[in-house]
Amino acid sequence: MKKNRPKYRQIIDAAVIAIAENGYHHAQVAKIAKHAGVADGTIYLYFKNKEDILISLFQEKMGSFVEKIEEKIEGKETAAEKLLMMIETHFNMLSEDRHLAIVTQLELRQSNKDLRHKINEVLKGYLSLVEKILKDGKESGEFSPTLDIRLARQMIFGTMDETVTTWVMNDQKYDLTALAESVHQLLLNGCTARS
Amino acid sequence: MKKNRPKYRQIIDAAVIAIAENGYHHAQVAKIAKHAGVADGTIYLYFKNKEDILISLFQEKMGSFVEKIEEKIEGKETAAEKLLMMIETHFNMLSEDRHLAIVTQLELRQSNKDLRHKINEVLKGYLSLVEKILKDGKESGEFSPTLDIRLARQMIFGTMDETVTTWVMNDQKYDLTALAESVHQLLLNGCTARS
Amino acid sequence: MKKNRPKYRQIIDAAVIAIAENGYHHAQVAKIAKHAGVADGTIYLYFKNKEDILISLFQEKMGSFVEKIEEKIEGKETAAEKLLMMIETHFNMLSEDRHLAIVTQLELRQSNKDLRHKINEVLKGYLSLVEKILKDGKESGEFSPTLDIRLARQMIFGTMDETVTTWVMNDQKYDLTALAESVHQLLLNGCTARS
Amino acid sequence: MKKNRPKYRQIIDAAVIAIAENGYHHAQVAKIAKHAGVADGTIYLYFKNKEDILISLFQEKMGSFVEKIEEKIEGKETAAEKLLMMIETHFNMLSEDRHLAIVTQLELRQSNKDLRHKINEVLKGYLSLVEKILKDGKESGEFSPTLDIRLARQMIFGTMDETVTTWVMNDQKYDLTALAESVHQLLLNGCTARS
DNA sequence: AATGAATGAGGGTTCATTCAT
DNA sequence: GATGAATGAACCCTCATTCAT
Repeated sequence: MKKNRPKYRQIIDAAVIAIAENGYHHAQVAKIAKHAGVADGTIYLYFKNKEDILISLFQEKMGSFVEKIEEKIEGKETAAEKLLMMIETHFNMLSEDRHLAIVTQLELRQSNKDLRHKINEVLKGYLSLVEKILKDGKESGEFSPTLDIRLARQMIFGTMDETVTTWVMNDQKYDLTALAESVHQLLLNGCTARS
Repeated sequence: MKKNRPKYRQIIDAAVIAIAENGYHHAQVAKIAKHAGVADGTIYLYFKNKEDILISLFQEKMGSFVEKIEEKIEGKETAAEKLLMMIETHFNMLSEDRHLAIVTQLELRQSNKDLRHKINEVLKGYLSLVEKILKDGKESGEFSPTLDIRLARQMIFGTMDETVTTWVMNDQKYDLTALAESVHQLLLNGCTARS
Repeated sequence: MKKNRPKYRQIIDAAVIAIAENGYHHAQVAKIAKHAGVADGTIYLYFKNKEDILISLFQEKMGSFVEKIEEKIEGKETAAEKLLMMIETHFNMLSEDRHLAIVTQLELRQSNKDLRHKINEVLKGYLSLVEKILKDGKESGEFSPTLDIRLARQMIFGTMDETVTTWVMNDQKYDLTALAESVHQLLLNGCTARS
Repeated sequence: MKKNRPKYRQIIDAAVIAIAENGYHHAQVAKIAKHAGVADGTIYLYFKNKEDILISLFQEKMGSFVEKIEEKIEGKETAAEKLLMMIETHFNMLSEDRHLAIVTQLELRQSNKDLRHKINEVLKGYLSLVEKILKDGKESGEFSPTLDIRLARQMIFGTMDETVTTWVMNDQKYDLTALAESVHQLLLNGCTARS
């Protein structure tokens, strides 16, 4: 299996750095190859084409993203706690990998529609996770029984995304993780049933 | 003034269509010119370069966007009503111009970082409007006195954006405007003070 | 006659300045028109095309060049004196019109082969003048009876040209006219019969 | 080293032919590539851009030019003999490469001022060679002790250049090398001390 | 498996010239 | 005669991908 050979990850990590440093459109395959310490042609032994690098990049990174979050929220009792943990973990992981944050929030969005549809496929795993939390909260009575799961998911995801993007566009110069609790409060308010 | 001559708008409208149909990266200047019914060179009598078309496009469309919303919410009393009207108008305007929706939600985001920073400048007008509503609501007591205006604005904007993008990615096959009220309710919940 | 209307010369003088300031390839017709204070289209009422401006420019300037030199050498007795006067006048006229010097020595040579052939046609008047002096000197016994008129003309013209070009390439920062006498002495040596 | 790979010279030789045949401004990179039997993009593996081809062309050709002349005059005793050998070799080498003659005398002069300044840098090697001969001749007493080296160099260079250019403009239809001796006599006269 | 030299398609922009007013 | 808005042909260079070694 190609994915288990060391060069596979080398190339993906090189791609993250190359894109973060040069921008999506200036991250030529040659530059990625140089960063990875392999020849240009070697890239094509591991990936079908350039797009495939990006999709794989997203899959790998988002995969571990979701796994990590799932781990973290496992022990939590309430939906509210799970939501908080998700937001905190999400913010925290991107805070700790500046390059990845730039790539996911800014650069990868410059890809064309096709690629973005594929990226969305990958995102579905994350979205399901969010919807799972919402469903749990609804069932437990924490959230409003009339809560529209899809809309709420869009609110949660859209808010987190906008918050992270704003932070990246401001050159990551403030503490993103510190915002987690406030964002959580806002979103919780949105989902909670009124007395 | 160039902006008042008919070809200026012709070209911008042609750009919207060309980008929506072909995607940002395949909307060649030649295609835009053909759509506008002018020669390639004519484009450069009205715009400095291709990027300038896109920035102008965004300014023109977003400008009338904000104006329209301002008009609409003028008569409204409460912040909640203003918020609802804003969401409805936002959703409605994009519903009525399918091409523009594709361009703003998908294609224009493929532009490079520089262009996106310029687009963000234009967006600030809209963001101010949102913050104005939030401030009003806070002062009138409708919203929580501890509401973080910036975070709330990111929630509102992020949620609307995510909702519209999801709709566009689903080929605009359901009624976006119909979602306005539910989205409003969610966001209002998020902002409102608890008893 | 077009050549007698004021705009004809206006445009030619504008061309000299535009070319000297911007270089041959950046002296667009539009720039020449602006310098001349006329509309782009007006140029084409006086000249067939851009090349025609340049040929006419050369004809006008070189014409008065040759006339002036002819006047100056008329009173001179010996071929040597005529040669000196020619060199002095040549150097002096280009010293006094910095723009024209740049245009004739550097910029106009960037024209294509066709244009240069036409320019050469114009130059023939000057070359005849040189050959006339040489013939006179040969007949009077000042110059060697075996002197090859054509080669001697090429030496004289080539030397003057190289001297002026070197001066222009050095930003005209020394006194060109002061070199006339030394150049004259060199060339005279070349042409004079040995005892 | 790129300069030693065969395609480097292939491309330069192709450029000489393409420029001689089509003129400087119509010698598109595509045409040069076709002549060289390589793909357009290959050009850019060996040269930074089109201008770089031209500068390299001049350097290569002028370099071997100067080397050849240096070799040839090495054995010569007197400055007069060296001068003759230089003129003969200069005329002969351009006679034997019709394309190169067209390119150096006509086409390359159409380049812009920047390129011409770079070409002049390359020419300095040749000019030094001429000045060396002049200095030797002055010291040995062959040339006038009052000879202005720079002016004499301009005469020699200007005369040779004008002679070759006239020959090229006349479609190389007479024997250039046959003129060497007469030109030499003229120039020698110019430099020699009078009794 | 790995290399890296070679490929060649594709597009933004300039500017001489025209022509309706 | 004069205008100047409009035209559209022409070209350098980049970079993802291939394939002989």
